[in-house]
Amino acid sequence: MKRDALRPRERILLAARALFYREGIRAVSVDAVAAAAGTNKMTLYRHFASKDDLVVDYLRELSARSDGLWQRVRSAHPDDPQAQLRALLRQVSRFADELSGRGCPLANAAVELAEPSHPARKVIEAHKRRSRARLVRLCRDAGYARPERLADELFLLIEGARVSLQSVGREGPGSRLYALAEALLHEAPMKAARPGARSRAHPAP
Amino acid sequence: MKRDALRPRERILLAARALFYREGIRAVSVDAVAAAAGTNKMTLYRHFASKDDLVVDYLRELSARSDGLWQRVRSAHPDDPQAQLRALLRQVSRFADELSGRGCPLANAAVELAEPSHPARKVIEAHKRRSRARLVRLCRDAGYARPERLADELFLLIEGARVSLQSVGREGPGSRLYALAEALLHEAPMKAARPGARSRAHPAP
DNA sequence: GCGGGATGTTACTGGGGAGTAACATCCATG
DNA sequence: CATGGATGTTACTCCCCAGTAACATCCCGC
Repeated sequence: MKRDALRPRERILLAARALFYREGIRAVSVDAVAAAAGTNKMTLYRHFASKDDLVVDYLRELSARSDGLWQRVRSAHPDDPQAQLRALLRQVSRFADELSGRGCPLANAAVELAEPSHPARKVIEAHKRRSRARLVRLCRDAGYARPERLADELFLLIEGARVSLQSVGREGPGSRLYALAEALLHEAPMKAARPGARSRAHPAP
Repeated sequence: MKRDALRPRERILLAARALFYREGIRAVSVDAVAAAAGTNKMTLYRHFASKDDLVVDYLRELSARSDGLWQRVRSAHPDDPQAQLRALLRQVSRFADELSGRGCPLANAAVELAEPSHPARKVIEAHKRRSRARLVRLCRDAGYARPERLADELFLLIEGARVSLQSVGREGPGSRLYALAEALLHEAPMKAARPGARSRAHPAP
């Protein structure tokens, strides 16, 4: 069933991920994606009804990969939301710093596909909402006094770092994401300590 | 000399600003810009050597408008960097919240024009560097103990808010920019107080 | 009024990209 | 080995877009 270790559909999605991310969605033709996948346009259109369809699947896959990251972080530090939060920030900032500085592919897609009716928008919106909700929950579980506010700060810091890497590059504030986020965590007040919860700076009065 | 209150070049730049911002640069044809400007492609090409040229001028103009905002803020609160900082944040967050939620046009352009050699990249990079440097200076003048760190936090918060408005919309953390930034300012430690400088929370020990 | 520079109009070229049709080929399964 | 579904190949249509050419028109300053 698999001639080339991977079936065309998977190779196409792989190529789309590389090209759409690095060069932008509108800048990459369907032909280019098919060629990079070692196949051709015809086969591509047998698996995806249109370019928009391919884009939607490309974004869905990215969203799923992000889910996987969250899950790995969770299972790497079970019952330790503080460690989960740190690990997550470490991953995100490392990811943001290496991957050719092209920021978040979902956010980039939102910039490129401005039409409100574009099918990709639903995927992007759902993903970002979920990310934020997870962040809030994680901050709450980690025992912070104002989880929504802290989560929003972190969320904007992360989004800002990823987008600003594309304009100011590595020398800009984007590459300092982890240090900045860590400082915020360190200084954020915790909820009134319960037995078993480790207290931190600025304990509630 | 002016038939229509504005000469074609100005009308074209005006139309470009509206269209490129709202729909994206790659999504808008030169024809569409010319038509929206009440003129035609031929006249457009008599004023701009190419679409890339028009894009560069479009971005330059935006950068200049931003300079104007900084200047207005400065002269509205002379010798009061604290007030300048607040006014700036208020302007930016208000701007971010209304203008159709399409974020920062310079940052968007960086997403759309990924090729490192694109002439627009220089304009974008220079603009963002200048913005950050001005923020650092303003934070320093306002008497904060760690101006670079505070400025980077604010910078990423702003960039994050603008980009996230495009994916999560008004209900997301982007619309809370001013409150979040203000809280950061309120809690940031000041430098050792000099006579005349107003002391704030977390004074140096 | 008249000349000339700026602007408008039309039509064109060249190129590329989305999507499709018809046919050839492969290859696993029976 | 035969068959059928998946894949490859080629060539095509349609459309849009960047950029240009040639000519018509306007309108300001003289």
